[in-house]
Amino acid sequence: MGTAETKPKWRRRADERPDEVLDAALKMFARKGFASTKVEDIAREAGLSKGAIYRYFSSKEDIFESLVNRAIAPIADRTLELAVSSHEDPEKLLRAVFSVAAARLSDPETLALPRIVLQEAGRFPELAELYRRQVIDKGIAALEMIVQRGVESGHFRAVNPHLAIRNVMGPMLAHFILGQLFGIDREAPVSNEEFLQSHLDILMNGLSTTKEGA
Amino acid sequence: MGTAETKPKWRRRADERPDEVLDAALKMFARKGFASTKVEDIAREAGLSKGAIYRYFSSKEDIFESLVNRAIAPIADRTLELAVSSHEDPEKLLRAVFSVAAARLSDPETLALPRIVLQEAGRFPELAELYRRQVIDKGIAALEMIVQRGVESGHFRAVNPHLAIRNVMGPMLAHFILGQLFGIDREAPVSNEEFLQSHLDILMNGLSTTKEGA
Amino acid sequence: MGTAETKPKWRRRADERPDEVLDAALKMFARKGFASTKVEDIAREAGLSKGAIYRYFSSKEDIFESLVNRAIAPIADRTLELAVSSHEDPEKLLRAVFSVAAARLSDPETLALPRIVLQEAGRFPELAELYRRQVIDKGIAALEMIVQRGVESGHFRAVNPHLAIRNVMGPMLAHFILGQLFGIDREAPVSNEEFLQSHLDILMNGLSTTKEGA
Amino acid sequence: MGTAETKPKWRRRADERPDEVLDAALKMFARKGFASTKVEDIAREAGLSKGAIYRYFSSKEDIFESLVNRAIAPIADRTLELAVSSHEDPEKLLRAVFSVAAARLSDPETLALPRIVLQEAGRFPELAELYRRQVIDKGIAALEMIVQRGVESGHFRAVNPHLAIRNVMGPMLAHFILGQLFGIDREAPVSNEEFLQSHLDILMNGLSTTKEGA
DNA sequence: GATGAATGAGGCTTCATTCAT
DNA sequence: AATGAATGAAGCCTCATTCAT
Repeated sequence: MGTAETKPKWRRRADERPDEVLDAALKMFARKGFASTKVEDIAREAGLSKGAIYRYFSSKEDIFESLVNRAIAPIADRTLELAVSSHEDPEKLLRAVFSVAAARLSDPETLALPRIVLQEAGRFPELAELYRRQVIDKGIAALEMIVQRGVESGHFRAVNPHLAIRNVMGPMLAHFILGQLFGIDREAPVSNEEFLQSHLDILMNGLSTTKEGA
Repeated sequence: MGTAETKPKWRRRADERPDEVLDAALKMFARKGFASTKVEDIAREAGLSKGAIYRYFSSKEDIFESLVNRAIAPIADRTLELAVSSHEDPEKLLRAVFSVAAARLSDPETLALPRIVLQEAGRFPELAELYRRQVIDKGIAALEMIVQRGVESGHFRAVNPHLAIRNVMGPMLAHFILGQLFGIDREAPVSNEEFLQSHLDILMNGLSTTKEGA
Repeated sequence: MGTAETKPKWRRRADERPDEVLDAALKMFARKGFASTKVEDIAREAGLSKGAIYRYFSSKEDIFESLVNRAIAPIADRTLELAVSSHEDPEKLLRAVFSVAAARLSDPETLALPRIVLQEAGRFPELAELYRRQVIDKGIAALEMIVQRGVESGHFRAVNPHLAIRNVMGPMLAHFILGQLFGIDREAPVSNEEFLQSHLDILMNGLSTTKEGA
Repeated sequence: MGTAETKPKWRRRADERPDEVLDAALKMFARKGFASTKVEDIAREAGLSKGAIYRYFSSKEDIFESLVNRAIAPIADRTLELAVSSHEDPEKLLRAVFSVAAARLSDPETLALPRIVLQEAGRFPELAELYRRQVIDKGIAALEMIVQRGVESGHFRAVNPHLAIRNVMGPMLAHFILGQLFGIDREAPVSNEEFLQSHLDILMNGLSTTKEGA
C-alpha cells in the first residue's frame, strides 16, 4: 500500500468552514427558530460533527450573532449608493428599488434572517438593535432620501419623507412578510407583478403632484 | 395592626384563575417569547405555583392556544359590523377605522399577542392559520369592503380592492408592529397622530378620484 | 323553608367508609397497578373527594397495607378447617377444593389482590412476606394436610406432601393466573370444567400408561 | 504506579453500551419493578449518566421493550427444535426438558424478565402479548408436541395434550416463579433435584394408588 | 367533616457543551 | 483537527399530600 492515500474528493479551505456553518445555521433557524434548532441540526446541515462547530463558534448564541454581523457587513456601505448616485425620476427609481426588493423578499432564504431577528428580538435586544441600526435604518435612510429628492425636485407632493416611507415600505412588508408567514392568499396567490403594479399606482397617485388615471 | 388586611396565601373559588394565568402568560410570552418562557415564569407572574398551572391548562402549548382563542372570540364576530353598517363617506370611514386601530395597537398589551403569533408562526403553523382565519381574514374582508364601496360610489379610483388593502394596512403594520419590535424611531418617536395624518393623506390622494393639495 | 332539609337518599355509617375506600382501591390497583393508580382515582371510585381519603388513611401505602390486612383477617383462621374437619376420600376432597378455588379464581376481582401483592412484592417485601405467611402458607398447609392424609390412609402413593402440593396447585395457577394475565387461549377458551376434569385425572393417575412404584 | 490501570472515565466505542444498559435495567427492574426504577438508577448501575441512556434508548419504556425483545430473539427459534428433533421415550424427553428449564430458572437473572413481564403485564398489555406469542406459545407448542407424541406412541394415556401441559408446566411455575417471588420455603429450601424428582414421579404416575383408565 | 385548590418534590427527557480518543 | 460519547443543568409535567375554606 505504501504511499497510497485515499484522497477526499476535494477539500475546502478551512477558512470557508465558518461561512458554511452560518449558511447551515441560517437555514435551520429559518425553519425552526433559534431555540428549537439544535446545534446538531446545524452540524448535520453543514456536513460537520457537532464538536467541530465549537472550533469555529464558541456557542449557539455566537453563531446567531455572527449571522447577523455577516448580513450587516456588506449592506452597511452599499445601501445609500443607489439612492445617492442616481438622479433619475424618483418614480422610476422607486419602481426599480421595488423590483429588486421584491425579487429578494420572494426568496424565503433571504427573508429568513430578518424574520429570525424579529422572532428573537425579545431575547437578543442588542442584536435586534444592531440589526436595526445597520440594516433597517440604512434602508429607511435610502428610501427617505428618494422621497426627499422627489419632493425637492417637484415630482412629489410636499409630504414628510420620514413618515411617507411607511407608505412606501409598509405594503411591501404586508405583502411579502405577512403574506408568507400567514399564508394569506395561499389558495389564490397574487402575483408579485400585479401587486407591485397596484402598489406603485396607489402610492404614486398619492405622492405624485400629477394625477394619472383620475 | 388596625387596618392590616390579611392577604390569603391563595384563593379558593378559582373561576378567574384561568384568565389570570392567560394574562400572566401573555405578559411573559411578550417579554421572552414562547420557548424561553418557563411555565414557572407564568406561574410566578400569576401568583401561583408551577403545578397549579396544570389544573387549568394541560401544557404550555395549551396556554398559548387558549391565549389565541381568547383573543379571537371577541374579535371574530364584530369586525365586519363596522364596515357593513356604515354608509358614510369611505374616507371618513377609513379615518375612523384607523383611529380605533391605532388606539388599540398603541397599547403594548394589545399588540403583544399578534406579535407573538407572528414570532411563533413558524413553529405553530396551525395556530398561525387559526389566527389568520379568525382575525386577519376578517380584518382584510372589512377593509376590502370599504374600498370596494368607495370604488363603487365613485369616491375612489378604480383600484383592485384586494390589492389596495395592502396599501391601507401595510403602513399601519410598519408603523406599529415593526416600529415597536425594532424600536424604530425610539429616540425621536413619531406621534401616532402625525403618522395617521400622513398615512391618510398619502393613501387618499392615491385612492381618491379628487386630488387635494396638489 | 324552616325545617325543610334536603335529605340525602341514604347515608352510610361513617364506619363503612374505610371499607368502601379499600374496595375502590382494590379495583383501581387491580386495573392499573399501585404506582399508576392515583389517589384521586381511588377517591372518585369511592365517591369521595381526594382529601377525604386522608381522613381514613394516612397515605397511599397505608391503603395498600390495609388492603392486605383486610384480606388476611378472615382467612387467617378459617383455612385449615375444611382440611381438618373432613374425613372424606381425599380425592373427593381435592375435587371439592378445586371447585371452590376455581370459582373464586375465575373472578378477576378476587384474583386482583394476590396479583397486586405479586406485582409489588419488590417494593413492599414486608407486605409480601405478611401475605405469604398469612395466606399462602395457610393454603399450602391445608393442601399438604390433605395429601398427607391421603398417603396415610393409603389412597395416595407415598409421595412427599410438601413437594406434591406443587403438582396440586401449579396447574391451577397456570390455568387461572397465567391464563388471565397473558390471555392464553383467548381465542378458543378452555372451559374451567374441562380443565378441572383433566387436572384431576392427570393428578390422580399420571400420564404414564404403566404404573411404577405403586 | 507500576501496574496501575488507568480506568477511563468513560469508553468511546460504545457498541456494547446498549447491552450494558439492558443488563443494568434488568437488574433494577427485577429489584424494584418498572415504575419504581428511575432512569438514573439504571444509568448508575450501567456506569453512565442519566442523559447518556437516551443516546441508546428513546425512553424508559423503550428500554423495557428492548429487554423483552433481546430475551425473545434467542429463544424464539430454538424452542421447537428439541421437541421435534428427538424421538426418544417421551418420559426421558420431559425429564431432559425439565432439567434444562430448571437450570435456567434457578438463575435469578434469567428468571427476572419473565417475572417482570408477569408483574407489568397489566400495564403493558402489548408487551405481555408479545412475550406470550414469542416465548410462552412456543414453549406450550413444544410441550404439547411431546405429550402428543407420548399419547400416540402409547407411552402416555389418552389425555388431551392441550390441557395436560398445564400439569406439565404448572408445578414448575409454582416452584420457581412463585417460590422465588413469595419466598416460599425460604427458611428450608427445597432442592431443585428433589422437586424435579417428585414432579416427574407424580406427573407420570399420579397420586392415586389405583390406576384408572389405564 | 368534606372539599378541591394549591404546593413542591421528583421523575422523565432534552440538549448545549465538553473532552477522551 | 475532527469526532461523537458523555455530562449535567434545566425544563416540562405528575401527583401525593396539605390546608384554607
